[in-house]
Amino acid sequence: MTASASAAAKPAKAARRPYAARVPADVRRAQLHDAALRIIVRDGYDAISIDAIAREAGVTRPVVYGVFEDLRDLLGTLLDRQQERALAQLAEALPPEPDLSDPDQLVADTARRMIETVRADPMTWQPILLAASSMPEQARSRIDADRENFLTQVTGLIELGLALRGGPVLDAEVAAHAILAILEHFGRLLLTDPDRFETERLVATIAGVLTALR
Amino acid sequence: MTASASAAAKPAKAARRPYAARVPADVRRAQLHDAALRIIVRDGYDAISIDAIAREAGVTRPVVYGVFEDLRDLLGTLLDRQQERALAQLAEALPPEPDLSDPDQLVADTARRMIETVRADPMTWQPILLAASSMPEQARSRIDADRENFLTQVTGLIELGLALRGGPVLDAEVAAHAILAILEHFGRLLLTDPDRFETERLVATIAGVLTALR
DNA sequence: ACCAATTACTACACAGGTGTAGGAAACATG
DNA sequence: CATGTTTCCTACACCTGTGTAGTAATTGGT
Repeated sequence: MTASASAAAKPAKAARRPYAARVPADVRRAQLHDAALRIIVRDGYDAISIDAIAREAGVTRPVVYGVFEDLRDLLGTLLDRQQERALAQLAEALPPEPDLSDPDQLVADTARRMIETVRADPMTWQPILLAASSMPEQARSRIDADRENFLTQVTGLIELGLALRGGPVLDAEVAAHAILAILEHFGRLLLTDPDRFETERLVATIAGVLTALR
Repeated sequence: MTASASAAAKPAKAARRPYAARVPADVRRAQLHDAALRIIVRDGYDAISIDAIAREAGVTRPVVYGVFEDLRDLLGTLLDRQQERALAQLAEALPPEPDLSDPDQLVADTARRMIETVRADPMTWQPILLAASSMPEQARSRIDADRENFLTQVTGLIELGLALRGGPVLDAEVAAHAILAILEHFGRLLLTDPDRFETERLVATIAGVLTALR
């Protein structure tokens, strides 16, 4: 009451918000994608809203609507970007020309590269590995499709391995599910508690299981 | 406009809602718990709200507030109930006095009982196995604690198995994580697609992996 | 230094959820 | 059948998020 100056009625006038830096549309898109990803990683899928993203990026909602249709559009395009990144990283971790002469070494090396991949870019992998039912349907179906695809590849590799050793003493499809479950679980461990297990402990276990299955 | 009767202004008068059956408080609590569980199973954790639960149970919100503090209270007590059920079922599936003379058989039998357990009561297991980050913090931490506990038991069993076979050629803790990951993943498979894999295929794979690790 | 185009902000109407006060119906009991 | 108690409903005020119109600031080109 004792405070400031001239104006009679209005309480403080609600000082106009400082303008955020003016930025061309495509840069803004990337910024908003980044903001959304930070929210997902920090607070989970539930916390996403146009409002929250705008706040995180330091702008107002109309700015978001100027660049995206709606939340669905924003998340869809974010998924495109993250899917691309993830698949690229995965492709790099998988061996281009598997050296079948030493399967043990091959498995260990591949596992090691995958673990390092996740460690190196948690922002990309957390929304994929620590997601589940919460995430919007669009995300879930995309990730499921990629997972299914990867699963098929693994099944093929296992069948190949079994063939090299003789008759199929094991159910390749189920085994592939098991392997994938272990990989994903280890990925989650890396994300929630990176220091708990050293890479080599995880690698050794994966190698052990696969050796046993051969 | 051409329609009904006497009253001049009011459009249809919004006929009073028929009374839901009058029910004592403790029965209502159980009904609302059931309604909440149905919503979680059918639509996921995101879909829960006092409003949705009241609708699902065929009553109005004040009825819910008459019996629970708020959503946190409702979910917390629901968790108590479901946790109790799940742990009881799990205890029943685990062997009371493990017959160590035939470990292969023991593992297979235990795995089979666990699979049947999940098949028999999906309403209980789905919220536990298909949950992840979406669910409210209270739920996550409780389930995590139980999982951790179970993990410790499995680690102990593996160490026991390793000891019986001689030196520890394997990392028991990491192996326990791997086993648990497989179990949970198989549980999810059972819930999302019960007919895809027969029980014995899953049992055989689990037995195979564990045999290999022995 | 000005002007026009671009970009950001304020303010609004609307939708859906929370939590509560107060009235209305059903039920038990005499 | 009258009455008190329990249980349920309606109606409201409030909060948070959506999407849009209209206005104001910034900036690049001349």
